[in-house]
Amino acid sequence: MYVVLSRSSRGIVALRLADDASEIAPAETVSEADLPAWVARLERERPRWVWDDTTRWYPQLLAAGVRVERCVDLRLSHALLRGSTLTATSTLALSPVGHWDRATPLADKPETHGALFDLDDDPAETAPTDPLAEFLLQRDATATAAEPGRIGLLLAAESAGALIACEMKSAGLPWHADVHERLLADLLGDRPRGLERPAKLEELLDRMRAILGTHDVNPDSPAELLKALRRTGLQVASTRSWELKEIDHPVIAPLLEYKKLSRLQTANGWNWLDTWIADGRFRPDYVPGGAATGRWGASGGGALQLPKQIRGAVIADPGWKLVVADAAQLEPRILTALSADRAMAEAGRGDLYEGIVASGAVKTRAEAKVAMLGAMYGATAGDGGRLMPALTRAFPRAIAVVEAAARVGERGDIVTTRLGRSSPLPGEAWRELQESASVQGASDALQRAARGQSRGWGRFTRNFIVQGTAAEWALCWMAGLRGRLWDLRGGRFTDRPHLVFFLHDEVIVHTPPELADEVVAQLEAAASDAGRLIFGEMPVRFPITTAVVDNYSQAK
DNA sequence: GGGTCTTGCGCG
DNA sequence: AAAGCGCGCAAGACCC
Repeated sequence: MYVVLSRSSRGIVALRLADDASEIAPAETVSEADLPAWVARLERERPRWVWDDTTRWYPQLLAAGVRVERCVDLRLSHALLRGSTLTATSTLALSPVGHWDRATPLADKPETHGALFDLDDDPAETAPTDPLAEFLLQRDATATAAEPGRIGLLLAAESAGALIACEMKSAGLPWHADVHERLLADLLGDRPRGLERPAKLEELLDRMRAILGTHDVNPDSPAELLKALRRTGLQVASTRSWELKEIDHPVIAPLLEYKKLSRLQTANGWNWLDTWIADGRFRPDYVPGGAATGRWGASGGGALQLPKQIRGAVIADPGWKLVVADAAQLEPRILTALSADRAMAEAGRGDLYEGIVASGAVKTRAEAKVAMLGAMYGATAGDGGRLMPALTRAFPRAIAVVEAAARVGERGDIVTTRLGRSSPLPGEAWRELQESASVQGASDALQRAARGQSRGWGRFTRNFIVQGTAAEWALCWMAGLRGRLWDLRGGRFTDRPHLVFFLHDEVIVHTPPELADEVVAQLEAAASDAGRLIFGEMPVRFPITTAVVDNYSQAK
């Protein structure tokens, strides 16, 4: 059963549909206040809730203690179906851009009344905002796809991700502000009063000034710092840390330390604590599908960039544990499965990089890693580029897949992940440059620029198929895990083991300690499920590493 | 004074 | 090991 929800001036309209989308009963109207109880009652029949945007419905349900098993997020699904090459000839994909094509969550838009059949403010918009009409269009697009199972799985996984994103924000990542403050004090010194620097930074700055023999240099200004370094006779093109590391000069050590600590202070210092931690929880907005490749984005507090330095402040509640799990060498394994490269699958029976060494392609594990990253990112120079021929000889099928994806991008075409997420087309400026460089008599400089731009888009599409399919694996892993965790015991959502963090190929589960071993088993089971769901019976393993810990910094 | 671009760096 | 992919954020630079 499906239940399509929409808001109207009279309240919430709920329409029950059978699995073939035929209407079961006339629409019902429910008040906002009654919605959570009404949803909880109907949830026993395990419907799939159909709504315009999960962020507009689910947070208030969670706040009322109501968790749902599954949904269709029409906005996210629409974006996938609109762009996918698997549904390119569908009515949905051929219809004009409209209400369902906005990139940002619909919640960002002020509430309109009579939303069921309302047209958007933009008079050019003719597509209906009616969720039932949109849902039927989406079903049609899926059913008429060449392989409905692929795109269907992707839509289900994306919608499950939308539920998980809301649940993780609702539960929050357990965060000890006092521990965080102690970490800051150890590294930076006491919290400064006004705008002055913390003691440790001031000390480092004094040392740098003494060495440089100047007082008027602002180390936080790259331009000023660059000038000061050049006055001292250092040949540098920028003030990037990796470039400074190559230089032998007494000012470099304190400067690099200053940069590191200054970064901590500005990105995750006291201001960050004041802004983002409340009630012992960090609650960023997770943005499913935030990156073109299908990876999630996040906003508020830089949730996907938590530096290792402060992960010790992520601490399980008293009487609880954190289970930290990550997929080992996920992207190369995804490439193995995408290409059905048996030699690489063989190398991946254990540690993939050791396996590549054992195959004889490269000499060391470090080389294997650089070579694989180079293959997936499109390295042209350095060790990554240098190792490519050997890697290509050992694993021709795998390398052929990424090379083919690069060629597609270089000519401005679209690539598609395993489940059907398609890459965007390059923009107008890209095409204009390609065209202007292809006319008779175009200058060498213009042709070089066009070639560089073309290769750049090729690197994007090369990586897109791997990163995007890895994101699909991660979504399937998490969606399966979510159901498995729910089944581990009864009670409210946050009384059971539950997800509290997700970072591309890594998750954190907050769990009562007596269930930690069971959580580990479910993490592993969900990982093998994900591989089978996406790739079928293929001899590619997706091992995960797990750690049961009290705080995040104890993992890895 | 405010808005946008650039630089640099954190994460995967 | 090298500077190849995807992001978000803060501060300074730059422009009006």
